[in-house]
Amino acid sequence: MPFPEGFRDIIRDAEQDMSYNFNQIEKKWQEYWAKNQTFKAKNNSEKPKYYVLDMFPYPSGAGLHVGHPLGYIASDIYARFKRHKGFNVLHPQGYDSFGLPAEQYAIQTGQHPAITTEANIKRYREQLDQIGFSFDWSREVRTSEPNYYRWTQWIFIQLFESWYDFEADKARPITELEKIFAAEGNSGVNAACDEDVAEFTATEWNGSSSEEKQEQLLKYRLTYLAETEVNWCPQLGTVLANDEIVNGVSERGGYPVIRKKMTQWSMRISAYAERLLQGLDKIDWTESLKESQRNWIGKSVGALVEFNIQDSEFKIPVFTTRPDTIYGVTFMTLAPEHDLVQKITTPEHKAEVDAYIEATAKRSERDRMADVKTISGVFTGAYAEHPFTKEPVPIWIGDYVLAGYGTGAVMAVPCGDQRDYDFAKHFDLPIRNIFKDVDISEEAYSGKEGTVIANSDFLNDLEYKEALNKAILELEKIGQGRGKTNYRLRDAVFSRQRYWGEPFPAYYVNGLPQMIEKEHLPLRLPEVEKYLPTETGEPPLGNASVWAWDIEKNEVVENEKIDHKTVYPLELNTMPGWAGSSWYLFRYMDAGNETEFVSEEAQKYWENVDLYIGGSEHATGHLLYSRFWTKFLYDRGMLTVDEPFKKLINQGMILGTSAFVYRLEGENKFVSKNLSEAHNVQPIHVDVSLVNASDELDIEGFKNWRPEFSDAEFITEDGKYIVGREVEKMSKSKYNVVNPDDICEDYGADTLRMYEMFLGPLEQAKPWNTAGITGVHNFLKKLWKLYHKGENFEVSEEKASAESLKSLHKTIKKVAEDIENFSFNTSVSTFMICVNELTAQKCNSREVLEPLAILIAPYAPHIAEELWEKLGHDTSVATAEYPVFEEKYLVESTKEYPISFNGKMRFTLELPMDMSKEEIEKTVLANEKTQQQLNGREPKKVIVVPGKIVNIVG
RNA sequence: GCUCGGAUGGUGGAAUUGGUAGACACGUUGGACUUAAAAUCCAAUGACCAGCAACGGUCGUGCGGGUUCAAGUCCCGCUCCGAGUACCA
Repeated sequence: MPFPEGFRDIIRDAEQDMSYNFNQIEKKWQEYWAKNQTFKAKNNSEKPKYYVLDMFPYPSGAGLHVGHPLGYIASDIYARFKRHKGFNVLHPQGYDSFGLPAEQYAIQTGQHPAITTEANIKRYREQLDQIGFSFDWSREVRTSEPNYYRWTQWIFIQLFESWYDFEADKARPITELEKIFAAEGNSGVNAACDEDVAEFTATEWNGSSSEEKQEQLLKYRLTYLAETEVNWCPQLGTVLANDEIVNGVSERGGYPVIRKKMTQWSMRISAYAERLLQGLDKIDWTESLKESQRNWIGKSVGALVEFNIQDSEFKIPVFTTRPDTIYGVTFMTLAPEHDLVQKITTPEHKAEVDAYIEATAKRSERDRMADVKTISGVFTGAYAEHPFTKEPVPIWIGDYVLAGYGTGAVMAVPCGDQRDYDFAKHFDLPIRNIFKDVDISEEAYSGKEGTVIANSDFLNDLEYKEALNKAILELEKIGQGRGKTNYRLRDAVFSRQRYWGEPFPAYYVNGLPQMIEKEHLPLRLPEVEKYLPTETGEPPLGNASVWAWDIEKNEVVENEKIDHKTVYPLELNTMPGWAGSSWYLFRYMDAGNETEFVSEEAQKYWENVDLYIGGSEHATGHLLYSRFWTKFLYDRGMLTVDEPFKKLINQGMILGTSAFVYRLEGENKFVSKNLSEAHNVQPIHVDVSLVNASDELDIEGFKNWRPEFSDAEFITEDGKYIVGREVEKMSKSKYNVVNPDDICEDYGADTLRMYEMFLGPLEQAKPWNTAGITGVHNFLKKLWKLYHKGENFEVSEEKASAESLKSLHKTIKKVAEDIENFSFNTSVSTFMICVNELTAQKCNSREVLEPLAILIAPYAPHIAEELWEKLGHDTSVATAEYPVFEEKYLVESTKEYPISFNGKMRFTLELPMDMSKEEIEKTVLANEKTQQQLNGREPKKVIVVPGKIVNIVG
C-alpha cells in the first residue's frame, strides 16, 4: 500500500468512529453466507436456470493480485443480479490444479506437488472468500483430485473407443466400425483416420489376427498413438512447445533443442474441423475471438492435383486453392522433409540435395518462419509432368514449403503467388503469365474476382470462378485431381513427459495400448522418488517402482511383476493441462456424482454455460478443446448440447503502475524524477508500497527495503523524492503488485468490488491505481449515511418525494440495462449520481432506501445485507426480488431545450413537453436571447425536434 | 504482411437511434471545521481571449477531407498505439 507505516491504523481508527465498519460487516456476512449456504444451487427448481461460470484458476504460489478477481467480480454481479431476477443460478468455482509450477517446485525441493497445490488452494480460497463471491462451494472441483480425474480418464477411454464417421458426420462407437470391417472391409468407410491406411476387404479383415486388427483400429480411434515430430530437449527431458524455444535453445535453461520423432498420444480434433467452424455461428462470442478460432481452423477450399513424375512410378499430390492457374505452373516445390525427395532425386543432384536437407534440419521451424526473406532451395534433377500439357515441370525443394501443411508440396505458379514468384526470380525459372491484361513484370498477381484467364487452353477467357470449377472438372476427367477442402487445424498432441498430470488409463500388450476397464478407475498417480526424467530419457513416471497393471487383480502392482502375461507396463506419459479443463463445466452440474461424470438429469437441467468470463489468452487452446470434447460427448449421447459456452466475455487485463527511482550512474545516489533529465541516470523499479498517492517516495522505507540502499543518498525536490511511473503488466519482478487482501483490509471488499468495476469497461485493459479508490469508498460511506442519523439507523416510513422516486427509478432503469450490457463501470457512476441526489434531497424514506439496498446488492453485497437487515428483514438480500422500474416516475412535464445557432448551443429554455413544433418555434424566436444572438439577422431555417433540440440557421 | 481492437481534459473514463462533448470519479486549487493532522463538508477546475464583475467570445474528441440544420458518433483517405496471427500454397 502506498502509505507509510502506521497510516493504516489511523485510517482504521477514524473508521471506528464512523458507523460504517466494513471490516466487521463483511466478516459477519461472509460467515452468514457460509453458514446458511445462501448460494447453494439446486439441481431442480420452478425457476428458470442460469449458469454463470468463470475460467477456473491455476492456484499458483504467488496468490491473487488485484487483476485476477476482475472477471470474478463481474460474473458475481451478474450471477447475483440473475438471482434477484428470479433465476435459479449456478455459479461454481474450482481449481485447474495440475500444472507445471508445482512440478518445477517439486523438482527443486522434493516437495510433493500435491502438498504445494493444497497449500496454494488454501491461500486462494482465503483470498476469494474475502471478496465476498457468491460461489456455490459445495460443487468445487479440482482437476488433480482422483475423484475428478477418474472422469477425465473415463472420457479419454470414450475417445479411444470411438471413431469419426463423415457420412453420419459424428463420432460412433468403435465396435460399430469393427462390424463394418467384418462385413464389407474399409473401402466404403468415410472416416477420419491416419493417412497411411491401406484398403482391405472383409475377408482380409476377418482373416487377420487380433493384433493386426487392433493396429488397424488405432488408425481410426479419436485418440490414437502416432509418431509425431516434436521439439525435444534432452537436458530437460521433455518436449517443448514452439514458444518455449528461443533462438534454437530452450527458454528455460538455454539447452539445445532437437527435432525428434516420438510416439505420442494424439487427439483427432481435425475430424471436427468443419463442425467447430460452423458452430461459431450459433454462439454469442466476440467477433475477434471467433475470428481467432476461424484462423486457427484455417479452412481453405481448393483442389488436390496429382502430378506424375517422369520416368518414375511416384506421383506428387499437391493442394492448391487456385486450380484455375494450373497452366501457370512452371515448376514444383517440395518441403525438404517430403518423403519423395530421397526417392526422386537424381544421382548428380544427390549431394546438393542432402546438404540442403541437413542445413534446413538444423534450423528450428520457428527460425524458418522468422526468416522469410532469404530464398533458398535446390533442384532435385527430377521432372514432373504437367497434367494437361504433359510438359516437363522441374521439381525443386525449398524450405518455404512447409511439410506440415497440405501435402507438403506445391505446384508453383509464379505469376499468381508472390512466394513462387520470388523463388522463380531468384533461381531464374520461367514465369508464365496466364492472366488476361495483367502486368506481372514487377510482382505476382493474386487477385481473384474479375480476373480473366489466358494462355490456358480450355480455360481461356473464363473468369476466376468459372475457370476454377472447369479446371477441377477436367482434372477429375483425367483422374488427376478433385475438389478438396483443407484445414490448417492439426490433430493435437496429448502426451506430456511430466509427472503432475492425469495418468493415461492405458497399459501395453506387445506394444499395443489397452485401456483399463472403467470400473477400476481412477488410475492414481504413482509415488516417485524424483520428478525428473529417468536416466534413460523416460518421463518421470518411469521412476515409479509400482507402475504396472495386473489384468487379473485389476490393480497397479510392482514393476518387477511385469511378465507380459497378466502384468503389463503402464503408460509413462501424462495428459496435458487442457485435459481437465475441457469438460469441467459439466462436472459442476453434478460434482459429487460417484457413478457418472454428470448425471443425465443434472446435465439436461443445466444444459451448458449461459455466461462464461475469462481471459482471451485461451482463444485457441482451452476454448477450442472444450468445444471439441463437448461435441464428441454430444455425438456419443452423453450430453444434450454440442457447445459448452453460449456467451463468452473476455475481461481485459489490469495492469500495474510501476514506480521508478533514478540512480546516478555508478553511484548510490538517487535523483528525484523531475531533476533526473539533467543527469545520466539508471531507472530502477521500486516497490509500489513505498510510494504514496502523490508519487512521493517513503525514503526511510526505501532504505530499509533492500540492504544495498541502506546508505543511499537522495537529491530531492522541495524535500520530496518524486518517483517516475509507468504502466506495465502486474508482476512480482516489477514490484508493482497490489494485493486484494490489503485493499479489503483498508477499504473493504465492497469498495474493492466496486472500484474494480469503476476502473473502466470490463473488456478493456486498464491500469490499476489505488489512489482513485477513495472516490468509491466515499460513495459507500455516503450510501451508509442515507440510512443513518448520526450513529443511529433511521429511515422514515413516510411517502418519498416525487423527486426521490424519480432518482430511484432512473437508477433502476439504467443499472439493470447496464448489467445486461456488461457495462458495469457506468452503473457504478449511476449509483454515485443516485446517492448524491438522494443526499441532496435529504431523502431517508424506506420507499426509496429499501429498493436501493437491493439494487446495490450485486455490487456491494456486504453493506447491502447489513442495511437490509437493519431495514427489518430476517432473510438475505440476495434472494430479494429486483425492484421493478416504473416509467411513470420519470415522466416530465417540461424539457430544458438546448437552443443552438448554426449547430452551436447558446442557451437553454425550459418549455412544456407537450408544446407543438410550431409553438416551440414561435416561443424560441420571440425570446429576447434569440434576438440577441441573431443580432438583426433573419433566420434562414429553424429546426425543431420536439423533446430534443432547437437549431436556428442564419 | 494480414486480422481485430483503440485514440476524448492533468488522470481513469461518460455520451441510446447523429441532437447541450467532458457525466461520474481521481488529482489539483481555494475555503469551512481542527492546536494540528486525518476524516467530513462547500466551491472552482478542457484550453485560450476579454473583463472590476455580470453577461460573453474563439478553439476543442489522433490527422486531412466529405455528408448533414447538426458529427466523438456516418462516409472517404491517412497517422500512431495495442492485441492476436503468420512462408497456409
